[in-house]
Amino acid sequence: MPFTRVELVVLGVREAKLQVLLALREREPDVGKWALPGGVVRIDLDETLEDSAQRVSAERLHRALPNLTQVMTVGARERDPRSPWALSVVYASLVPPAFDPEAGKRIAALQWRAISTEMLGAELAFDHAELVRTAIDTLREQVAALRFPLGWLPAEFTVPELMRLSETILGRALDKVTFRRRLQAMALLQAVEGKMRLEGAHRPAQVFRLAEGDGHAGPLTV
Amino acid sequence: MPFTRVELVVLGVREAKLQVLLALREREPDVGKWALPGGVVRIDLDETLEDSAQRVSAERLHRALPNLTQVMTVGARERDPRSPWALSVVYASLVPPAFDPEAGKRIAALQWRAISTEMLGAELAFDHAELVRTAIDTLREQVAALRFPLGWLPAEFTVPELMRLSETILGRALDKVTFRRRLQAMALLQAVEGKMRLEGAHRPAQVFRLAEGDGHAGPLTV
DNA sequence: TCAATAGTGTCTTTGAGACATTATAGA
DNA sequence: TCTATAATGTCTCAAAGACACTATTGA
Repeated sequence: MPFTRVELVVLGVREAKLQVLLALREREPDVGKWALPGGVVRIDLDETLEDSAQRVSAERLHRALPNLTQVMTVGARERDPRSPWALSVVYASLVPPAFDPEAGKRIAALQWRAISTEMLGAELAFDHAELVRTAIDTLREQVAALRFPLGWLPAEFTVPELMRLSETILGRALDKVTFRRRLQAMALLQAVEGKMRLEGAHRPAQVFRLAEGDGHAGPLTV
Repeated sequence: MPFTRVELVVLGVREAKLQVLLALREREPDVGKWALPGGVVRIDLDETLEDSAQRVSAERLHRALPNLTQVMTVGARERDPRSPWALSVVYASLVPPAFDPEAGKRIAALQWRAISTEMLGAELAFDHAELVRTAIDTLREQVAALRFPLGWLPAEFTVPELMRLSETILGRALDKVTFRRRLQAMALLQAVEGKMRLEGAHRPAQVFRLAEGDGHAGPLTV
């Protein structure tokens, strides 16, 4: 049976940029290189694969991850020097701004790093650059379709806040009329009556929360 | 390390219905039940996960699968009675009408079965109904976006043929003007000059092949 | 000429983008 | 009053759907 791991692509928006959480490797192989936090699937400890991802997150980051999304699974000979044949299930999570993990087991340091072509070019250990790329594609598809990763959203937020976050993730400007129209059409939001948010010398914004029944369309039935 | 398998969701259009290829189990557990063909990942034989899927297909079906698409990975305790903890990577493939596999190793019989809510309800072994459902959702997304699984398409075909297949897969009628307009916009097809296909007492259809450069848009760059 | 399907023309509807306008706060 | 951002009105444009019409075959 292959050496089986989960790898975590923890994404967040910091300083108005989409960033990924990287771990400085403390052990061979690739000591001193930056890699995704990850760990081995423990069939004695984990009930499900997603539990593996959460346990690994607890060990490495001392945090639970909201809204885990399975991105892909890679498996091949000589992917990872620790084993002749390694399989990794990749999970992504978009975490809120306040998410500040502590470096845990086997990790010399943690660092948020802005996504860029150069950063993904050649710096990361193993095949992790490719995993990050795919995770971002998956996240962008979700955000473009207004299927926001729940659990990432704070309980209460304003439309401009949601739009700025979307713009950062998608890497392009959005039109506010269109954005509001689409939100309206999906009946995704519910205004918190009478509650406004002030953020400067200008008109305050209406505060919303997710609508009951979550508004997310289910998959097609057969 | 978990007991690691690949499961194959082989889909085809037969008798104008979307069907899935099921295998009658010859061994415990679930003898006599229908299940997806699948097999164990062999790190001594397989270079990559996709190679595992092709080897399993060769062993079980005596056929190679075109256009393998990874659908999802499931892993949990007590998913599969053969092992305390089982992980399965699910691959889907849409095969051409002429694809007629032979029952191979560990398989008493193979059968094409039309997709239906009842069929997916309770008949299949293990958690395979859920895997089929997800594979179909993935396939439908591809076809709805006109990202046809290549390799499934015969070298030459007509627009009405392509549209009928799409309708069968999506389970709904399509508008032919819209369908042609979208194909045109994607520059997906190339007419085979002067070649027509006759299929009855009516106007013959223009024969097409896939355009050079395949027309499929690449993923976003970071 | 008729039936059947391939292929096109075109009107309507819908959703997205662009851009102007109004609303509401603090300075 | 001025500036900044929230929120809305509305024009335009593009894609999709609806439906009629023409084209081409065999019977």
